[in-house]
Order: sequence, then C-alpha cells, then structure tokens
Amino acid sequence: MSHPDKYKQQQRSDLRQSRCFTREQRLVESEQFKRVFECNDRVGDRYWTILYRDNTVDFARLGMAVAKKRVKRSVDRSRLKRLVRESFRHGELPCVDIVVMPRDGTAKASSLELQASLSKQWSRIAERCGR
RNA sequence: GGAGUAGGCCAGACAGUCGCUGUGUCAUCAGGCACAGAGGAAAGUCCGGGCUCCACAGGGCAGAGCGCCAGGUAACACCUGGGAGGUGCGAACCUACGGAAAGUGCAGCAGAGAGAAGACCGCCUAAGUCGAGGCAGUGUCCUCGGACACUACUGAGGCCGGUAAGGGUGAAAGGGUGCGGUAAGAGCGCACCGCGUCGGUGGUAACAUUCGGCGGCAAGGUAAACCCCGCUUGGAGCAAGAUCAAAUAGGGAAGCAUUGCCGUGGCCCACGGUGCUUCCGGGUAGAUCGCUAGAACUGCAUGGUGACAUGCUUUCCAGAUGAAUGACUGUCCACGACAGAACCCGGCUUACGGCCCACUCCCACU
Repeated sequence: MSHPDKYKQQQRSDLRQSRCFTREQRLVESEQFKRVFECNDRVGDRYWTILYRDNTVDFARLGMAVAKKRVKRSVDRSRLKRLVRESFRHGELPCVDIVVMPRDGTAKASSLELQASLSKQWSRIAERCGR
C-alpha cells in the first residue's frame, strides 16, 4: 500500500481497510455507548479493559472512556487517547463497536508497551469474531 | 573557583511519510489543494474585571472584604515610587503596617509580686509604739557602801512600718547613666541620653527634623481574640444565556363527523367527556449561536524616576465538544523538566529544565 493511487482506490472501496480515522469511525452519541455497555463481550490485560459488540455498519467504530479517577493528569489522558486512536487506525478489525478503558497505572507504562498490548487485543477480537 | 542576590530570555531543531481539527478555495459527489493549530505556567480556582441571566423606589442593619502615603489601572487583595519597622557581614529581602487612654477577654511554668503590681532575701529605724541597758537630777530608806521610785536625756533590740537602689524568678518586673538628696531609698530634684506632646521648618502626603518650647515620663503585650473606626460591597455563573426543534404524554383554540356513544335528566334543548384533522403554546433528545478582533499583538516615537499613558504602525494569531494539536523514520545537539486550552482578559500562588547579564561575600593566584 505504498503507492498512493492504490491506497486511494482501496479507501474508496472499503473503509475497513483504511488508515483514516474520521468522525464516522467514532462512537459519538451516548446512545451508541449505552448499546455497547449494556450488552458486550470483553477482552483485556493489565493495561486495558476493552468492550466490543457487533454493529450495523460495515466498519469498526471506536469509543474511549478515560476516567479522571483512573488517570489523574490531563496530559496522560490525552496521551492514552492518542495512543489508542493511532493503534486503532493501524489495526485491522471486524465490524464491531469498541469501547476502550484504561486501568489503574496504565499511565505509567511506556508507549511501546501499550502499543504492543493494544495490537494484541485487536487480533484477539478479530480472532473471536472470525469464528 | 565556591556561596548568594536581583533582572531578563528560551521551552529541542531540521527533513520525509501517515493521520486529526478549523478556515479558505476548487469540485455534482468522493475528495484535492493552501494556510493555521496549547502554556509560561494552559494548573490551583485564591482575588479583580468584561459578558449573560435573575433581583432591585430609596435608606439602614447584619454579613463579607480591605486597612502607612502617593500614583498606575477597566478593576484588584495586583503593580510602581516613597515612608516606617525588621532580617542579613553584604548585594538585597520581608511586613494583615488603622485604634490597646471606649469596653470585654487572654497569658503555661517560675516568682513575694504580671498591670493604677509587689516586700521573699536584703537595706533602713525617720514617724508611731514597747523598751533591756546607760547617764543626770530629785525624793525616800539605810547596815552610810548603796538600794528603790519618779522625771528628763540617750538607747541595743522588737512590733508596726519605710524602701523598688541590690539579689532572686521570668520572654517581660512600669525609662537609662551620673550627681544631689535621704533613715534607707525613689524622676523626689538636677544634668545628659531616650520618650511623649505643641509649634516651627522640609515634604502633595505617609513622615522626617542636627530647630524651639512644654511634660517627670505613662493605664505594658495581644485586635490572622471579640471589638471600635474608616472605606468598599446584590446573587448566580458559558452546564451563564439565546434561537431552532423530532418522538411520547398531557394542555389550549378552530373545524369536521356522528347528530354516534357515555354522564346529568321523566323527555327535548343544553352542557361535560369520548373520535378525527389543522393550528397554537410549552419545551425534552438533538442541533445552531454564545465562541473568539481583543482593556489584543509587533515595531517605533513622545511624556514619566517608574508602574504606565498617548500617538503612529504591523498582524489576524487554537476554537475542539465521547472533546483535534499526534505517530513513525532519519540526522544533529546542550539528549529535552513541569505539564494540555474548554467564554475571555488582568493578577496572585504553586510545579519545573536550561541559558544570559549585573551585583555581593569568601578563598586562591598575580
């Protein structure tokens, strides 16, 4: 996908494969969040709790719930959100709505660790949905 | 070189790739292109404003805040300059800095006594009183040596007192030093110093005073204890507030329909409820505005000790809303601290990496 024309073509045909992150790919309304919280599957490790649920559109959507209680400083909250977004953008996922929540102490971990952790979680979700 | 004081500045840089938000522009759409995109503290939310809504005839009380003087400012508890007091060898820094003679309260331990104070040790015996003893005179008695009584003088010592010099206690004992004075002492008197006060002088003023007079001179500390005096002061906040506005339930008006059904009633009329349609009002979810052109910024000039002001000039400089401002790679260096806008400004406070300049003290060398 190094060739730009090829990239564009692919993006047009299938948002799933894209590396963009537009508004459509986010959970925006509280209804959407509620839907995921009410009924979901979950995966996780010591950094993250990730809820997911099949959605009605044909691409994955991401939402984040970063509680002030869990991550105290505003700088760290921003950092985690960026990390998650970036990772989500690069990861390949089935058509599910996802809500990512950090755990206590996640802010102390290095960016490399967190990225590794996240991509592992994405593939687990993909695997489960594939079955 | 070390230790310190004050002021100012910066907030990794460059290139490439992939993203996000806004604006502009092109495009039917998809999207393309261009430009812009966190801080000095964006933080704490501690003050002061703007802005918005609510309340309000006017005045007072209560409550809250402030408190040397002058200036700056939209305003301030901020800033600048000055005064006073204090800290430091010094450069410098610190100060909630009105009133203690309006009243009330508070002060552990020690100490005799802690607020118009006090006599524990010490000092003194002048006044008052008791008075061993001494000496003189007179009288009486006699063993002629004296004894006793009275009076006057003197008088060790005691009592009652005097005394705030000295010792001792304490953070603090009601100006200090010296001389006079005294029974011993004491502002009791005087000199000098200090203090208070009145006047003069200087200063816009706080205040100063190497000027003059007067007062013996204090009823101390604490007001971030109550309090008194003076000045200021409505309340809530952008989730303020404004506009548009589904769905559902309910409200109002008009029309239609059956002149249907139910209720009031013996029956008709009538009235109320029930059905449908349209409109209105309210306003929830949601959306839009508020939302960034401003007590703005850049540079210069002028005035001012300065904070700052005035004039000209330059620029448009985040505006998100489940919340953008990032990730990766490479190169270089001092190897990157504290930390993320949420209506906007002016301050204060706290956190923190580095650099520059000026000044002070100490050490060493020449």
